[in-house]
Amino acid sequence: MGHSILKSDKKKNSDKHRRIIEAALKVFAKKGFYNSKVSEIARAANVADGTIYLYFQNKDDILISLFEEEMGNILDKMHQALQTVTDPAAKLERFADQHLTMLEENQELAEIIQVELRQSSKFMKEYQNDRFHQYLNIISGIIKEGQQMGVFRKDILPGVAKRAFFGALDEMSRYWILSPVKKYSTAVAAQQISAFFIKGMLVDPQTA
Amino acid sequence: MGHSILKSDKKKNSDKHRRIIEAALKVFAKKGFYNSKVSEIARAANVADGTIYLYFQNKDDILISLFEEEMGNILDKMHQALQTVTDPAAKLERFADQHLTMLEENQELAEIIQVELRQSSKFMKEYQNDRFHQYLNIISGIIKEGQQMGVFRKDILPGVAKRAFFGALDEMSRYWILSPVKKYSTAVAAQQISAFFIKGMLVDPQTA
Amino acid sequence: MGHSILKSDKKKNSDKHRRIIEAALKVFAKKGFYNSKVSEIARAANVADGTIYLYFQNKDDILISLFEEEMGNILDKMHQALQTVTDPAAKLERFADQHLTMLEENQELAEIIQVELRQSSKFMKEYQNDRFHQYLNIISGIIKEGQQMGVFRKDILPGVAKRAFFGALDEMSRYWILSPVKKYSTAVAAQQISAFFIKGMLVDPQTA
Amino acid sequence: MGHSILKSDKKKNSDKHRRIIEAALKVFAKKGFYNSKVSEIARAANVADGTIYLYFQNKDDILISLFEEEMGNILDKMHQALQTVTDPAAKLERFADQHLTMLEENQELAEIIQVELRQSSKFMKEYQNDRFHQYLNIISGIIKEGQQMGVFRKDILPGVAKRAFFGALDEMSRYWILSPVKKYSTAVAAQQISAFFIKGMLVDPQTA
DNA sequence: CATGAATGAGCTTTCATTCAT
DNA sequence: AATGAATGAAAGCTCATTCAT
Repeated sequence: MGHSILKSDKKKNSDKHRRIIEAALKVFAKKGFYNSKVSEIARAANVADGTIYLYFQNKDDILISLFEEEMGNILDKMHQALQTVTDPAAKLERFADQHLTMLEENQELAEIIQVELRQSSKFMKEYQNDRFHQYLNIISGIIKEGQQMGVFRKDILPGVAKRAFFGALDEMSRYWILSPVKKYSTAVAAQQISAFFIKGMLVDPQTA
Repeated sequence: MGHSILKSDKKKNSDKHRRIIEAALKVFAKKGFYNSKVSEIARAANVADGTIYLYFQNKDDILISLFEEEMGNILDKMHQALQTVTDPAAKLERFADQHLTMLEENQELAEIIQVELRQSSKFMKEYQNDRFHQYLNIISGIIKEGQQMGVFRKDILPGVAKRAFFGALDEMSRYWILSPVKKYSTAVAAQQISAFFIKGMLVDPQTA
Repeated sequence: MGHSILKSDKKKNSDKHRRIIEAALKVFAKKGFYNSKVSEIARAANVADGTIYLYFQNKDDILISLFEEEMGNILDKMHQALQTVTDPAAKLERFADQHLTMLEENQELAEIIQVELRQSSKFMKEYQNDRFHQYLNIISGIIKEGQQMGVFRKDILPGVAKRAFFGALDEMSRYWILSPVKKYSTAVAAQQISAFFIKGMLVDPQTA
Repeated sequence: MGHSILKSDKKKNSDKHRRIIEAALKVFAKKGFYNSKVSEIARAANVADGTIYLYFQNKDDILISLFEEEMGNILDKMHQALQTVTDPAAKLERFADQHLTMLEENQELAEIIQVELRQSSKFMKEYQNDRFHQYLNIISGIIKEGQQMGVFRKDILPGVAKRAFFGALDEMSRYWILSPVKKYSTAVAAQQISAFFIKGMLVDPQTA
């Protein structure tokens, strides 16, 4: 919190901020945060090493900023994608599909989120990850909505279910990131995973 | 792969190997792999810095060995826990409960597996994680068994379901590792998560 | 030597030169030469970083120019202060009083002269400090005058005495610069120190 | 304060600590603290760069340690030199002679004390220079002794006189450090300077 | 004249690894 | 087998200086 705030005004007059973020995306994804050198990012961004520090406080700040910005985009896109859907079950399936598609289209970002930021104790412990919680809460929102509409069972804990659902998707994407060949299409995986949860949460037919 | 093979014989004559692994467990869990110093591990294990290199090839090898050994234990315990259960649905619930309980009882190990070992693309890409795949395959084994017994639907892809199920549990444990207070008990979370999947995979009553 | 010569004409058309010198005075006094940043001076002077280089060749030149100009002022004031005094002994006491008073009134300048300019072998060796020698020579001038008038002993080496006298005053002012509380007033210290030297240099009464 | 305390035990088994101090003496004297590189000191000491940090906390600590140790030696030698003298006036002359001789024989140390440590605001403000105060207090001790014996006037403030005397000697040595040729011998300068102060402080003959 | 974004050389410090004892 | 002092490559970051605007 508070990272890059003073310096972010500079974004307006220059694309360097963006160039650096995008360079960092590539470099971090390829080598991992700790094995990436600031000078590599600088070279990839076509700026001098020192220029990095005009736009970011330090190496950590590059990663945090990268995450904040990209996660902001992802949140926006997800909200847009869900706008046209009303049925909670359909929303969950849409979420799954959008999530996996998005990560598939942004392999590098997916990798960074997976292995560098979400996993790193350094960042996870020190950095209160609001954007990520907002993302998870989209899921619990859908579930609560479904419960109110009488579609999903009332005994489901949305706080558990949101994590379970996200985790299921996440593990799937981790698999894809790390394995060169995909056995299943994004659509099939999204459909299967959301189906587990939808069926698993539906009000029992006989009870209804 | 190939790590510590020559040197692992030394285990027999000495507890230093074990002392180092256990020291590393504590240190890596607390500080993270890249922020842990070999000398810290040495101090925690009560050996000289150089001694580490009599038992491990390098710092990476400590982490890999740690993971291999601990994962071996986990696999053994899981097999044992499942031995007494026969019903596939019950097995899944047992798996979930055992998984979360185990991680709860080994917070440090849980943290390392979560944030350190999976973290780095370095490790995930270079190191073929057999033990982890064996662990995942326990899940798909149960699912396939359920399908053969006609309990679970045939259209379920075990390769997707195993990851989804593991991911759901994993995200739950990540939450617990990183958050100081737990809102849900291990048992409740295990029950809910397995219930989603069981219900989600069951053969439809009317179809049956 | 040769610093700022071409650029010093600019003084006439602008107060920026003066603003920068005065800003540097504050900044160097507070942080020391090596720990002061050119950008800090620029900010304090309310000019852009680059503007500094329109008026000074480089960071060193700021310090040298500052010293030259301020030392010029000090020389002028000292000559003025001594104009009304004729007796060599009284002149020495006046010198001491004026010296300590001046430094007391210009703490920042005093500090820079003390700790920054004299400090660095870099400056002391490379920069022939004419103004400083002129200042010292005021003292030896008084002593020689006293010797010619038969007031001070002929065996006194003016070259040694000037340094001794200046050093005595200088150490006193160093003490004041570095210690937060003053035990002795400027006047008392000036009187005591000049008394040592006057008594110490006077022609022996019986010999006279 | 507290510098190098933990690490100083290592001195016992190795001359590296001493080698580094002596290398730093040369390098700092030649280039000044801020213009000296740690790697230069390492090279001059014939150790690896990293070895420096086994014996010193950081670059600052090298300078402080150097000063503490050398100043300790100087204090010892001065106490020894004064042991055989009883008359306060003779003691002052002895002090002056010993001081100038010592600095003459240790030009490099003299230069560092003069221009790096005593003058540097960084060190003078942050570092309570006990050894230096002990040194000054040798002078005031002699003066007080002389006052009690009725040799020096009671109105002399020892706190002023010690600084004046030290300052006089110090300025003399600064001159020698910075100027290539010496016009006056150490002995002559010592004699003249101490004579000023002795005569200046003596009880007036007629008053006595 | 004035600006301030950009540069990149250069420095301190760290720490995995080695090897003489 | 065990030690731990020594190594030295490597990297993050700073800041005096420049130059296009």
